[in-house]
Amino acid sequence: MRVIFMGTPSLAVPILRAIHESKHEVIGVVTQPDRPRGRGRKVGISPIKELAMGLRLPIMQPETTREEVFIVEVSRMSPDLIVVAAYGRMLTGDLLNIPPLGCINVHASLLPKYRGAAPIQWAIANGERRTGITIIKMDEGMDTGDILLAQEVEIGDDDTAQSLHDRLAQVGANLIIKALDQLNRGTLRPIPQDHREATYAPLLKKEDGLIDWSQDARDIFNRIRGFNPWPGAFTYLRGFKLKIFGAKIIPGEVREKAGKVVQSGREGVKVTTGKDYLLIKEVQLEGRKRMSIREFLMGNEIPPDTQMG
RNA sequence: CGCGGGGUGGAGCAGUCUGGUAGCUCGUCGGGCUCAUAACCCGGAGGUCGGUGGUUCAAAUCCACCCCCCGCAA
Repeated sequence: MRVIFMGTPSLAVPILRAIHESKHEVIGVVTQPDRPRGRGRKVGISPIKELAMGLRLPIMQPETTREEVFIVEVSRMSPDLIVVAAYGRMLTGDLLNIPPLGCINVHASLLPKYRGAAPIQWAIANGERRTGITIIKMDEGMDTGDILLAQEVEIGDDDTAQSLHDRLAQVGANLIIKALDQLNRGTLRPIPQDHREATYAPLLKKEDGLIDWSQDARDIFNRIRGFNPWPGAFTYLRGFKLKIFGAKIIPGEVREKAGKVVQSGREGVKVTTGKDYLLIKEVQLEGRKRMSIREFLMGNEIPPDTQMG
């Protein structure tokens, strides 16, 4: 099949690579325009663009998918199918109607749960024990199309958004190949989503990472994992922003005010929460590098009674 | 030209304002103590102080430019 691939971040990379290495032909890659981002104002290139350049695939970067020239260009390429993976924008009807086999989307959750931009992070932050990859036939809604294939993935206690992301990307790569083959043979049966069951995973904002120490240690722990590595769950230490990347739940009855350091040592910094204690294991103070709490304590003090937040 | 913090033995930091023998915690190596230890005691090695140029009798420290890391903003 002649496939146009649309995607932007690293999650999409293994998926594009898999299609490229399959018997199907990637005739074009669409990704978000290069935009100034990060410190300085350097122009960033999306991971997908980087891969596409390496594979010498034709690249398109329309400002919006509504653009006349873009629609015309895609039509002229006459793709059988468009595969979308974390492209970053919704597709309009004009584009959806071009390929005879339609457009399919690889989404990193078990739809209809966690529709939206940050399904991996919110699944962990909300304490889910399982999530997955769903491949849907796209329509004009946000992740609302009929389900073609889905595969479940377990979430472990030591998973972070990063580790889960990597695993899901791999599962997505395998599943898209399966979907392409079955689509080719016409054996896929679309199943409508149960829209009443839908939940949403909005784009992460930095302030979503602010730790509320009055929550249970378990909830804080989940948020830390879900926001690792980006944008990072954080609190404040003596007025400075302190991101927390690693922690552990220490069961125990709490009597003191939430967010208070009760113990500080080699193993970590033990802090009170709404329920149980949280042992902080890995941190990053603003202006400093990310490091283990052990290293941090060699040059900084966090004595007992210190109030976080 | 976006704003701000930082780069000092292997790690994390102090010292920079007020130039003049480079310090602390840890690690590491050797020895000792101990049933034993991530504990304790004794001793040692290890640093062109991010780079380049300048000021000075003398620069980690003052000045200029550059590189890299981090927070904010986008």
